[in-house]
Order: sequence, then structure tokens, then C-alpha cells
Amino acid sequence: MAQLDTKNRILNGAEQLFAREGFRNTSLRALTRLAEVNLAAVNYHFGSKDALLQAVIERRLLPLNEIRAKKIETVIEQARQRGTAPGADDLLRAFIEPTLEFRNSSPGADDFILLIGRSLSEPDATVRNCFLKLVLPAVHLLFAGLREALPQLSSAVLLTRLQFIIGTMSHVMSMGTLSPLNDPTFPQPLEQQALIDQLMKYALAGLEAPE
Amino acid sequence: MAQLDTKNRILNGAEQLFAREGFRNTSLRALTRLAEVNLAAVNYHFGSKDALLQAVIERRLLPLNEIRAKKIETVIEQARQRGTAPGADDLLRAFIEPTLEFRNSSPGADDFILLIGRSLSEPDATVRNCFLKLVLPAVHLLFAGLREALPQLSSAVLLTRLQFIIGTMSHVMSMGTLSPLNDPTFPQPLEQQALIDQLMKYALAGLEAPE
DNA sequence: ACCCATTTCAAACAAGTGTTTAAATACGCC
DNA sequence: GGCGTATTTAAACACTTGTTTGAAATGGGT
Repeated sequence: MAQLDTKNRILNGAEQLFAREGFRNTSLRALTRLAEVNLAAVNYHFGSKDALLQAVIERRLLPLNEIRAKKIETVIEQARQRGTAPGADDLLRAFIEPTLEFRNSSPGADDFILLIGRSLSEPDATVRNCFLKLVLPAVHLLFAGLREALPQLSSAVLLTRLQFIIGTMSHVMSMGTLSPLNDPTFPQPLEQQALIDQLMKYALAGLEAPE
Repeated sequence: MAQLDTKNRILNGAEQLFAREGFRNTSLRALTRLAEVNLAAVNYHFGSKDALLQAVIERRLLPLNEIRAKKIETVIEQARQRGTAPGADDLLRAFIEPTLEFRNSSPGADDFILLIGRSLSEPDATVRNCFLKLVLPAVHLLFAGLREALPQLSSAVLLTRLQFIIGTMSHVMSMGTLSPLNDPTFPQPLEQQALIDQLMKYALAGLEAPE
């Protein structure tokens, strides 16, 4: 199983470096040195640096998407059985909570969350799209649920607010629990669960504000 | 005045390419070709590529910071004269509105807004800090005002929510008016002023949510 | 023990990077 | 007009980039 070992060592190293230093700023030489594999191993096992990025993203994002989709569908399903509209708070939680809790799910997952938190504002369209095309279906599902939950909002306004929420999330994801304004005069940042609770309150209030 | 011409042509070209392609992904050769100046002109006039980035950011961010600081101080000052606490909505608007309206203030300013919208999640610490150190004072000022406006919120929660707002803003800035989820089944994005209004409502509701 | 496909390895490839150099040109001022 | 500083220029610098190559090593199956 030397093959899988090498492949995974590359994936783990790439996840760390792509997230912390950026995709273009990570050289294959730095990566293969960290992963303790030969320089040519990346092209042998993945074909190219671009294909490696896709593998890094898919490895974790596909499972995460399944979790989110299942949770959202459950919320919608249960509402349908009750004969009521799904709750905006339940829908939002089904999308936000698994995403942020994913950080603590396994070693390296925190780097992955950092990576996709940064992907949305990535200038390189190749990198951005690689992540976008995987995440779009989940957003579609959430949007459809929210349309039912908040029928008083126009479609355009709802979409705009959903984008605000995605922006807030990606900021939280790319920041970890620490403050970008790390200044001694500022208070200490919140713990993980308190942060999720605050994010839920903030996003829900913004979403439900009168139009 | 050939010197200023060259300097400004470099600054304009750099602003456009740094914003759209990213700082590290922009080569001096591509930049000098676009600006129609000699390759060595960048190092002659600015010293290095890093110093050029700083010049690009400072050229617009220093004036923008003055506008924002003045507006925030005016809000606080007027409240002080009334003997009341400043309004959270006035403070927020004093920070958000000039920032987003800056996009239409002059040619190239839209690229600049894109650039600093992306800076916050920039993996390269050099780039990130170059922008952060200039923006921090304005955030400090806003935070101090909001402390007075919303005394019922604990300091840690207020800071967290201010970060959410900054995340939302930087997302809007890095997206322009167009949707990252540009899909024909999604509704058309909002116009500039409607977007600002929605952002204000969203951020204010999230900020004032019960703790 | 042998074979054969899989994997590893050091070396080299062509192309692109930011920066420096020294000569050529331009331009304001006496 | 001509001196002297400021600017522009083409060329070269040393270095890094992703990728390819062909030989060496590995390891499971019969």
C-alpha cells in the first residue's frame, strides 16, 4: 500500500499548503518536501498540479455536501409531513452547523475549511470554479427551502441575503476562531460553539429583517 | 511630466491586474506590457513589486479612510451634542456607504474595491497586512462608537458581530454587483444602491439581534 | 526464483520570475 | 547651445516554476 500512502501524504500536504499559503504560491518542490515524497510523484499520481487541487477539494467537499444536503432535505421533509413551511432557522442551521463543525471532524479538516473559505474570493478563476461547481447544488437546495420558509421576501432580495450569509460564512471559515483585528485592546475571540451560535443569530436576524 | 505619467500608468495597470488576477499571479512583464512602460520602470519608480502594491493600496485607501473616519466622528459628535448615544444605524451607514459608493467615484475605483475586498482572505501575509494596518484604525473607531450605541451587547459579542459585518462587506466588495452563483434559474442581482440598502438592513438586523 | 506491472528516483527541460546593469535618451535650466 | 540630472531602454542576471524522461527499485502472483 505504498501507493495510497504516497497519494495521501501528497493530499495532506497539499491541503495544508494550499490553504495556508495559497494554491499559486505553493510550489511542488515545497509540497513534495513537506510530504516527503519525490517531486515527480505529484504528476505521476494526479497528472498535474491543477488536478491535485481538484482532488484535494473533492476528497472532503463531496462528503460534506452529502451531510448538508441530507440535513436540509430532512428539514424540508419534516415540514412537509407537518403540512407547514420549513423554518428558516432550521434550514440555516442545517447548512451552517455541519460546515463549521467540520473543522473539528478530523486532523487537517481545519486547513480544508480555511481553503474553501478563501476559495470564493480567489482571483484565479480555475481555482474558484473548481470549488464553486461543487458547492452550487447545496446552495440551490438551501435557496429553494428558504423560498418556502420566507414567502414574504422577493426572490431577488432573498438571493441577495443568502449571498450575504455566504459571505459571512466564508469570512468566518477563513479566519478560524481568531480575530483578524488581533489587537490587545480588543476582547478575546469566542470559542467554536459560541461562534456558531452567534453566527446563527446574526444570519437569521439579517435574513428575516423586513424588506 | 513624463515621470508622473509613467508612475500613474503603472499604478493604474497594477490596480487592475492585482485586483483581477491577484498580486502573486501578476507578473511585472504582463503589468508593464499593459501599462506600456519599460519593464525596469517599476523598480526604478517604486523600488520593488511589494512596494508597488503598497503604493497602489495607499493611493486610494488613505483618502477613503479619511472620508469614513470623518463621517463616523460626525455621527458621534452630533450624538454627543444631543446628549444621547449615537445610533447604530448611523454608525454603520457612515462606514458602509462611502466604502461601496467608492466603486463609482472614479475610473479604476471598482478594481480597487475588488482588490481590498479580496485582501482580507489573502493567504499571503505580506499582502494581507499591507491592507490590514491601514484599515484597522477605522475599525477601531467604528467599534468604539458601536460600544456606546449598543451597551446591552457584551464586548466580545459586539466584536464578533462586527467581524461578521466586515465579512459580509468584503464579500460584497469582491463580488461587484454580480452573483457568484450566476445561474439562469437565479433572479437577477440588485443594482448598486438597492444592494447598499439591503446590506444596511441585513447588517443592522444582525447587529441588533438579542444576544 | 522469476516476471511484469507499479512505483520511485535523480536529472534535465523549457519557460517564466523579480531585479540589476550600463548605455542611450530626454528634458529643464543657466 | 550645452551641461547635468532624471528617465527610459534592451539585455542579462540568478533563480524558481510545472512537467517530462528514462533508468532504478519495489513487490505481489504463479
